[in-house]
Amino acid sequence: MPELPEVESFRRIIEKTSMKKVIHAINLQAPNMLLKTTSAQLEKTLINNSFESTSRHGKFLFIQLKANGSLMLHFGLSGDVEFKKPGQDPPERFALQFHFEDDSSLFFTDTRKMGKIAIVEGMNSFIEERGYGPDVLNIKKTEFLSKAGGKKAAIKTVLMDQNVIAGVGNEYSDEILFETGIHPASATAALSEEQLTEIYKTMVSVIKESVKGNADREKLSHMFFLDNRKAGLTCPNCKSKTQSQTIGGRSSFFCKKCQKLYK
DNA sequence: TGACTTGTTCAAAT
DNA sequence: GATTTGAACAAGTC
Repeated sequence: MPELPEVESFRRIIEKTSMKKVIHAINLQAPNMLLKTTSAQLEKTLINNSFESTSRHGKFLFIQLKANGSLMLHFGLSGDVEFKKPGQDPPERFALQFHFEDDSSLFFTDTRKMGKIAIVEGMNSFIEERGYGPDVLNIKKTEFLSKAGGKKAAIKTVLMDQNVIAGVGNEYSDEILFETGIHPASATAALSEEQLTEIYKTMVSVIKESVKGNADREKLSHMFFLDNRKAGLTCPNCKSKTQSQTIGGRSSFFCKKCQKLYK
């Protein structure tokens, strides 16, 4: 799933392949993914325009355009980015194609079509308007403690709440809590400041390492719960079986023996 | 065949 | 009123 590290790797692909080229045409195959933008507006804004710079906040990617604001992309559950040189076959299915002056193309693919596309004024105003919390890679310890501490909800739910911190999703939240040794269903308010600090540190290091490894799952295979999302697996620490439970409406995996439940 | 999965939003409940 | 929980969304997998 595209969580922060995946979105960051998409940003790098775009940065490396698609900047400052005039967009000759676009091909929108999934108009229902548009957010407060019409397909006519999208076309009018993008054609003859170009990508000036990229930025990211949590799981949201922004491409500042040479003129008329920024393009916002959200990858939903199955979004991806593919760049094709002139002559290379396009992907079988895609949501949006940017066709550049040199005949290369950038594709935004999304089989489940739950991503979002919009023309926005800029990243900062978009984030502020929607009230998203600071990006995982920018949040300070004190800010995390004051925003998360004292909440009644499960710690996993709080970590995934984009209004608290932007960028952590279901998969990374399980990994962070496994490495911290805290049960995902623990009430946040029941955790001490030391425990929240530990979660904060682990969260930052797990996300940083994944970003560094370009979200490449092979390089991150030592992160036990990232790829092994199943119950009944053998915990690498205590050799007991992993458990699953629905927390905050999302399936969670954990080791009951290594991760203590605080209520 | 149909239950399940995912992130986000919005509505309902506490 | 503020906070928390849950359904809905799309479409593919098992």
